[in-house]
Formats: sequence, C-alpha cells, structure tokens
Amino acid sequence: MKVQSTTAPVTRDPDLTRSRILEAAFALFVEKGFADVAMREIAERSGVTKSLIHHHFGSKEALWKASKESAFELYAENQRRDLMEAEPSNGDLLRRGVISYFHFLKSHPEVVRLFAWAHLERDECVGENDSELVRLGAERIREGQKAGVFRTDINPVHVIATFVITCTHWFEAHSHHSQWKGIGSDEEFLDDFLKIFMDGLKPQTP
Amino acid sequence: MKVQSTTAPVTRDPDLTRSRILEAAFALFVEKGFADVAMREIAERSGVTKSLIHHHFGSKEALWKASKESAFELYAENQRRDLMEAEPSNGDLLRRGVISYFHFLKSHPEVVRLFAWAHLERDECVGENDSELVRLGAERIREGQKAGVFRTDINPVHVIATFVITCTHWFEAHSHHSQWKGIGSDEEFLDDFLKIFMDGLKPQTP
DNA sequence: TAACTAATTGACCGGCCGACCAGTTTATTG
DNA sequence: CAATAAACTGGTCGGCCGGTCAATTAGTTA
Repeated sequence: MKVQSTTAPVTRDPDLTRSRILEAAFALFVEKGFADVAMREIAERSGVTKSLIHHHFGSKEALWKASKESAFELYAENQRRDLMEAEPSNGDLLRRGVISYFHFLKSHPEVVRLFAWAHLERDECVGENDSELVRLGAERIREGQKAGVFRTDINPVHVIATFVITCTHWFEAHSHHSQWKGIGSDEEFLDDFLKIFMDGLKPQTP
Repeated sequence: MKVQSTTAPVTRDPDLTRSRILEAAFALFVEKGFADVAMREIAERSGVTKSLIHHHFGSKEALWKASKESAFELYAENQRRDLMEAEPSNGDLLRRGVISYFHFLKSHPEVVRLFAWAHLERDECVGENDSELVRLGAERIREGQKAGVFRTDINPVHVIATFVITCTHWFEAHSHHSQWKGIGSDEEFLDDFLKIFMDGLKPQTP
C-alpha cells in the first residue's frame, strides 16, 4: 500500500515558487545580512531545493539584489503616494509628511533593516533610487520658504535630510536607545521631535 | 649562501603581536562586518598565523568582542571628556556639545561603522555602555529647562536622542545622502541642523 | 645551565559553503 | 500525439571556513 505525499504540490506554479523563494530570502537577509545567510537556509525555509533557487535566480548575489529591489518598491510606492497627496506646501503639510514617514518606517521594520545592511555594504542603489523623491520634497520646502512659512536661511534638502535621518535611525537603532533610562515610546519621541523640528523651521524673529 | 629573512621578528613581543592582531581584525570588521571576515584574512593582514590568533584571543567571537570594546573605549573617553568640560548648562553649551559630538564622529568613521554593524546584530552592549552618558546629558538639559533656557514641554532624553541620532546617522549613511542633489557638506549640514535644533528648543512664545 | 612557561608555527580536521550538472517530471505547443 | 521547453530533484564538486594539535622556538626563572 502506497501512501500519497500530502505536502508535494500536484501542479507546478513557477511564479509562486519564485515568490516563495524571494520571501524566504528576504526574511533571512533582513535578519542576518547577506554574508551570514546560507543558500541551504533559504532552501529549507522556502521548501524547495538549493538547485531550484539557482534555477530561478542564478546566484546568491542576484537573490540579494532582488531582495533589495523588492524592499525599495515598498518604500518608493509609499513615498510617491505621500508626495502626490500633498499638494499645498504649508507647515501642516510637512508635519503630516513627517508623521506619515515615521509610521511607514514603524510598520515596515524589514525595509529599515535591509536598507541598513545595504548602507554598510556601501550599496549605492538605495540612494540613487530615492534621490528623486528627495528632490520633490525639497521643492515643496522651497515653496514654503517663498510663501514665508519656513525660514529661508536653510538648505531645503537639509530639512528633508534632517527628518529622514531622524526617523530612519530612530528605528534602525531602536534596540540601542530603548535601553536609555527615561526615553519614551515611539509616539512620545515623535511628538517631541516634531516640536523641535517644526518650531525650529519657523521664520525666526528675535 | 643563506639569505637571512628580513621580515621575521628577531625578538618576541606578545603585547605588540596582540595589538597587531586586534588592529587588523578591527579594520576588517569595520569594513565588512563580523560574518564576512575570515580568520585567514586577519592572519594575513597582521602577519601572523591563524593559530596564533586563537592562542591570543581564543575565537573569532572573542576577537569581535574585543574590537567592539576598543571602539567603545574611544567613544566613551571622548564623551566623558566633553561632559566634564561642560559645567554650566546654557544654550551655548549644548551647541558646542553637538558640534563636538559631530566632529568626533566625523574623525572616527571606524567607530560609527562598527557600532552600526553591532546594532544590526542586535548587540546590546553598545547601548548599555552609553546609557550613563545619556543620563548625564539629559540632566544638563533638565537644568537648562529649569533655568528657562530651553522649553519645558519636551523630554530631556529626547533632546539628547535627537541630536545623537542625527549626527550618527548622517555619517552612517553618508554614501546614501551624498547622492542627493543639492545636499551640502558636513559643515553646511551641521550649521542648518543646529539652526533648527537650537531654535526649536527655545521657549516658544506665540 | 637546567627546567619551565609562553609565543609561535605548520599541518590537518570535519563541516559547510555556493555552484554545477545529469537526469526526471510536468506543462506547452505545433 | 510527438516534440520541445521549462520546472524541479539529488548528488557531487572543489574550496574555504573556524578550530585543534603536536612540535619548535624564545624568554624567564630557580
């Protein structure tokens, strides 16, 4: 009497297989970085053979690249949507933009971590990809400066950089700061940062 | 005719050997992180045998730990000196503190990178070590708040966190931001950040 | 100087790494 | 219903990984 395997898929679905591999690889790369992940692990996690991974992606490097690209897709999609919604360039808009960015990172820690690994490997594709988004954001700041909403003695790109850096690093080194006595929750920190940031951007009249 | 080797050391110096190994390991870990460095490389770079590294440090993990500790020594020494010098708690002091911190990171990129690797590995010893320094810094801010120099509606720890995060991440992801069109030099960014940061901390009277 | 300790070496180990390949199974197409 | 391409498998390869060990050499001490 032969027992029919219940786990083996009856029909083939290359696309599903491909995405399953990518999903497994993504999770492992996020957790341990490129160098510390073995193809063997990816194969086990995705339930396929090592050879099949090579069939679909060619090499470990290619799989790593694909992981980064899928992370940036998530990132860029969100950012573009944010910028589209935000037409007028007043102070309240910037505040909502920062809040939105902060919460996007909070709800996508995988993206934050993957970008962090990529930075340490001196990967430049991340920066290349979002430079256009930064340009658009800086343009909004510049409009706000002309409209008298923001002080004019600051490089608009640096305004974007300041809040992007703060939000990113807050989550990137979360395990680090969380050990500091007296530090607040994500929301409490965001509130305090926004007070400094928004008021520091106002035209100063001493 | 026998040729005398010119590279082999005539006399032994265990301390020097140890520090040479640590120096080589440190440089490689900074560059590539823990997982991507081979003991073989460390041996070659420091001019000793693999076995000798094990003799002096025991294991790769121990060598990694020693590297992190030496990085934190550099870091803590600087920070402690900064806090000692800074007795009065006025606004100008904070400004000078931020500038000093920024320039320390700028002149010690190895420390920044090593800490970044450590963060991604969820290493908690870095955060443990500097939590005392943060506590002292926050105390200074609190004094400033009581003296009416800073606004009182902000958690002092978040003030420290904001500038520490910004300075750290500025250098950590330098290759990232440097691709952004219109971004300024280190000093120009610091100037603009300080404008936002210092003015945003002033007691607000609208 | 003899005995002992520590520094240093080179050879070697089992195990895992990414990659490859020959062969089998499934789906598509003409 | 062939024929062809693509999906998928198991086995295997050379090479590198961290770590160990026995032997040699150089300082130290009795």
